[in-house]
Amino acid sequence: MNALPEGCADVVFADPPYNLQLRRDLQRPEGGMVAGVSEEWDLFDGFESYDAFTRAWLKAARRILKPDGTIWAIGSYHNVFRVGAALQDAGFWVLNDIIWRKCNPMPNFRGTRFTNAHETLIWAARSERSKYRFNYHAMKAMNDDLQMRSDWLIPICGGNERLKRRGAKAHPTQKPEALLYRILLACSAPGDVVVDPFFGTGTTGAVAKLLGRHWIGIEEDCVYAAIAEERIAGLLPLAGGALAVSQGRRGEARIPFGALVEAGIVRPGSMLHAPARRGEALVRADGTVAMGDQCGSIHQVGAAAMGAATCNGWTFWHVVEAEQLVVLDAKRDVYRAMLANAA
Amino acid sequence: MNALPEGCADVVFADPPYNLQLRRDLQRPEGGMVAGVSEEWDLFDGFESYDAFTRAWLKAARRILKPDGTIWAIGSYHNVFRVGAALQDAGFWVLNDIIWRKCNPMPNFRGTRFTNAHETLIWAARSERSKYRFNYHAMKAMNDDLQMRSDWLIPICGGNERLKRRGAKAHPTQKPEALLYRILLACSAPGDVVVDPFFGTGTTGAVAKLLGRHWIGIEEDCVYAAIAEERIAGLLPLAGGALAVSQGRRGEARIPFGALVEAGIVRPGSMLHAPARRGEALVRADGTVAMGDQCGSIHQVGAAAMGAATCNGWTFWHVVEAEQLVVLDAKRDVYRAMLANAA
DNA sequence: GGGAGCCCTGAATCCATAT
DNA sequence: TATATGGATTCAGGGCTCC
Repeated sequence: MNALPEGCADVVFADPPYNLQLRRDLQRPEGGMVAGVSEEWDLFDGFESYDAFTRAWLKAARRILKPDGTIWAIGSYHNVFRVGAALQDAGFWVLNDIIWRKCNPMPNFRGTRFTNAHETLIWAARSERSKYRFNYHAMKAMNDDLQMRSDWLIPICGGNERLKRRGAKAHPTQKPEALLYRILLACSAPGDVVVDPFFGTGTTGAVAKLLGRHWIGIEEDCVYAAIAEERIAGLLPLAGGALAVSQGRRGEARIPFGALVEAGIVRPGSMLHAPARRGEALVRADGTVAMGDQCGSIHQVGAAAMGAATCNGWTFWHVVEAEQLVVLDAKRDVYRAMLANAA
Repeated sequence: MNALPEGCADVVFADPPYNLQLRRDLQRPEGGMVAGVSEEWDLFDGFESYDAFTRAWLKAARRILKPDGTIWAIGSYHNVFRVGAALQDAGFWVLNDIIWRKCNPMPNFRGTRFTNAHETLIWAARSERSKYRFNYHAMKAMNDDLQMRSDWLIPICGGNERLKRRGAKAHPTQKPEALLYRILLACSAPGDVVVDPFFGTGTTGAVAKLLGRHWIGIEEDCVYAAIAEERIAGLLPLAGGALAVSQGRRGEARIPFGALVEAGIVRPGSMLHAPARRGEALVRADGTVAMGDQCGSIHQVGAAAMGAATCNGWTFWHVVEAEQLVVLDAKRDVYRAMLANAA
């Protein structure tokens, strides 16, 4: 990066090593092994060594950024606090932290933590005084005329998009093009220069070329670099007015019964009633219900009460309200309305 | 916090000041050329001062945590990188970063950035070696039998839940009870001690009391403290049965396979069958099994049959009953029921 | 051709206890 | 403290085969 001229970049996108610290191999419940990140480039002696590395590349990135340029950095809880703090210390001005929510993350196979279902991006201007570019209306249009939020739902990179070499993934941490697409559309213009100091297999370059942005990629691994060159060479940029976007919003959110309990709409300790006095069930703190020995979800216990294989607990169970039975599904509507309106 | 005894807390929940306004007020430039330098210096100084504050309360929190205790800290992009890095530097071991997604965030009125629609929580154990509590099954049950993810959709605190004083909100950053409900349900048990060093109007205490946890709140503002006391005094804890949450098998007594053989539930000389006809094994009198040359526990021989490093023999092997395959784990349940009836 | 079902895989700090 | 062993634990999506 130090070979580039000062102030040459409109945007820097950086996907640095995450400094993962895996203790041992991880086995899937069905017997297979998880292919983790064991590459040498992700090995550091400790936080001090990682921090020094981070400060060095941030300093170089800041030098090549135009005064009004912005930087993106992506990370996980292993490294993102170090990167974020170093970025602030270096004089960058944080504009947003963006959550990449994965709709299909790897589960937590051992049941020891919450499923790690997101990664964090930091978007920052070169300085507090930067007049940075934010294509507000493009983002709003892309989000069905609602302001684009700081949490983005995007699938992980797989299928045909995932680059392979001899049947195996070419790079352990290839990012989805949709992620870079939204980033470059948000904060750059056609003709801008985008620099990626951890180019890998070139997702940033591929999307930049597609969107008519110039790109510079830096990659020390020559195998990755060769794959990236080949990948990008085979692409054509979009024609002038073809930047069609508009991504529909997802369907109605699934509501777990536990969310109603948590929100106090159905209280733990209260009773659910089956129609025609066919039984009642105690609501427990975690959103399960208990009827005699039976204990489980509203659907499972409902099925047991009906003597059926399956049951829709939302329409089966009722709560008492003002001496009337009210079907649970009505309470779900209340919760949905709360999600939509409450303030 | 330093007045509390060492190792008294199972959980610490901390909602520290976010450092939002302070810097701007402190760094009015006096004039001319000095402004730029002065700003950068003040910027650095602002972070330094905030970091020192953060290190101090984290150190105090670590002292009062039990060795297996965990800490939660919540923040936004203004401060969370500082808090996260300081937390790691202090020896805490990050378990998850959790994204509180707000379904009703404040819009970005000037259209200059992405709508800031989330806050970040960090969940960390006191040390890497801590045997921390995570109520995996309760979280899974609460989420309709899917693993709880690291992104949580919860409304901001409003409506009747929002505490008011003379028509205005009593506290500028009151957290929703649903957030604390999920946190305390995830990582504590009834009777545990929860400490909140930035108690505010007492959301942590209110939910702790509801869920049958002991709580200690620290608040320097006596108006907030008075509001919190009044608020919590008016609450009733949930009754015992409602506090029960779903448990997994981890807590249950271990049953050796030999006990089933001994009890006649599985007969010596009978065969165990692997799924998809991947092999069968002979049950021997001492509770070991044999498959060809392989001989050992149900787990060891199962692993050999799978070609895997390890195997849960209880869920791998099946017995034939009425011309149906029945998983061995069901037989263990039969034995457990036998034990329970005998007692 | 279509649908059901099986297999594979993804940035993962992923066990507890007795000896 | 290191080693051995019991045994708990997974979601979504794409690609493929097979009927």
